[in-house]
Amino acid sequence: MEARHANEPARLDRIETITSNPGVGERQRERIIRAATVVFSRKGYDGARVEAIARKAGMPKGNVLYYFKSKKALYRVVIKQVLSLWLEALGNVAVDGNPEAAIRQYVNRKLALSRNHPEASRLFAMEVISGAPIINDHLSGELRRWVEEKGRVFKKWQEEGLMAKIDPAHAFFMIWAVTQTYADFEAQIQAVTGAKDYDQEIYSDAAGEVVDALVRGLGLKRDQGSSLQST
Amino acid sequence: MEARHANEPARLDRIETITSNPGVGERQRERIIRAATVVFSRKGYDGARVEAIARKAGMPKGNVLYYFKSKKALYRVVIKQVLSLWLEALGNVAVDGNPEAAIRQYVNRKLALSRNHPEASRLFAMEVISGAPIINDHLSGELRRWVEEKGRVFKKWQEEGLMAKIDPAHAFFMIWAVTQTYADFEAQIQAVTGAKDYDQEIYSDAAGEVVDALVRGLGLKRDQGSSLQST
DNA sequence: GGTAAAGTTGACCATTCGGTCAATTCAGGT
DNA sequence: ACCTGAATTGACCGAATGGTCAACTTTACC
Repeated sequence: MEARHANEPARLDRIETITSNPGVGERQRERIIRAATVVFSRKGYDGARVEAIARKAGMPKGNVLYYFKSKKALYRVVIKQVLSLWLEALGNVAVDGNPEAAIRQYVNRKLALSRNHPEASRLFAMEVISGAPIINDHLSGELRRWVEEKGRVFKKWQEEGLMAKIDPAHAFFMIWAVTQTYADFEAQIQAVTGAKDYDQEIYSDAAGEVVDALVRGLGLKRDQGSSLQST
Repeated sequence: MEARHANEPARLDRIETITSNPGVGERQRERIIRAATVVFSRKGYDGARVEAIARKAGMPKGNVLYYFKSKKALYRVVIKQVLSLWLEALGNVAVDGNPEAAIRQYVNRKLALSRNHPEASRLFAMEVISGAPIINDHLSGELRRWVEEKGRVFKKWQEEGLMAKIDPAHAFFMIWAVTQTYADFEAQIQAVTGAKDYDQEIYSDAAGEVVDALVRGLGLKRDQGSSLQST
């Protein structure tokens, strides 16, 4: 009657101290978050029903609201998790290597993210299309600074003639748009191509030709001065 | 008491015969559709409230349901209108001219569509992200055939060395992704760039550099044999 | 200006929603 | 075996939702 609605799972400290076993509560929490990600990504916040999330998680509605004190609290947790996925991928653009390899790596990583976490991508898209009511601060804060920082690298590349003269921010918008379209617009791409195994057919094509097209479009060239970089 | 809930406005035939005045009913219908497009595009079908649509249209809820017999019926009308916008822009890709000019024109037209009808773009995106429950048939029918047809032209260009060897369908996915991102992800782009006048600043940048980057990425070249084409 | 249909409105209804709660079961520690 | 708190569950509540309706006002035509 005490740990109810806590943000941390009950008795997590003790459990984590003694054993790495996830514990009943923590496992349930994760099931709920996974189910909620799917439902929120398809219906948006207002359209999602707590009942639907509970059903997908295989438990009664009351149980969902035992672990999360409200629908909104659950949404915040879910979207925070999605955001950290985004940032993870953003993390290292290897700015020290040659531009072409660096961006190629970044695009491939972003594409892999869409492939492995399509619901996360769709949820993010839903949020932004809805006007980003929850994550606006994050976008105009952390993300903006990140783009400015990486943008300076782009500028340098451009001055050295290693990259086409294009506003760095827009270069990112292009990359994000193209890579995320394979997750967000899956239904459309599936319908148009008639692919039998979406994951297999579509992403292998995209990883090849589309990444090339992006690199070409951004006019990226190899820096003859350097060799390879880590990660 | 007879014309209620008809799909056509009451007495439209007579009105249109005698005068070109839109008529009270028809004008109201359009106001509702415009308001509904905005609300649906932000909240999705399930998340949208009839009450919210009515408020935005400046009339009581009862009046909305006087013109459209249900929320679903209204949604179908709205999305049908959005679809015809899409198809209009798709309409003429000038296949007879030189590839570079043809695609440049198409991309610019698509970009203008995002600029002039961002809510329509977002509504379309919402539908697709939600799994395209309503427009799936259309995507796997009409749109698929359109892509196949234009794809043959791309193939020919590629054989003539006028376009990079890239699956034509994916070329379209790239173009759509990049052009629509400026409408769909407006909140993100606004936050990251901090643009004061989104429409002005963003689209003029995008129209220049990004269209160039797309054309370059698709490896499009001028066909030295032909000159200009219509529309 | 009379009339009949089109259009408007707020009250109303049944259902569904997010959220609460008391009762019960389960798991671990002693 | 017993106890304690975590976890589970379905019943329940008030608010909100999509949709209906009857009364009323406006409009167009004779």
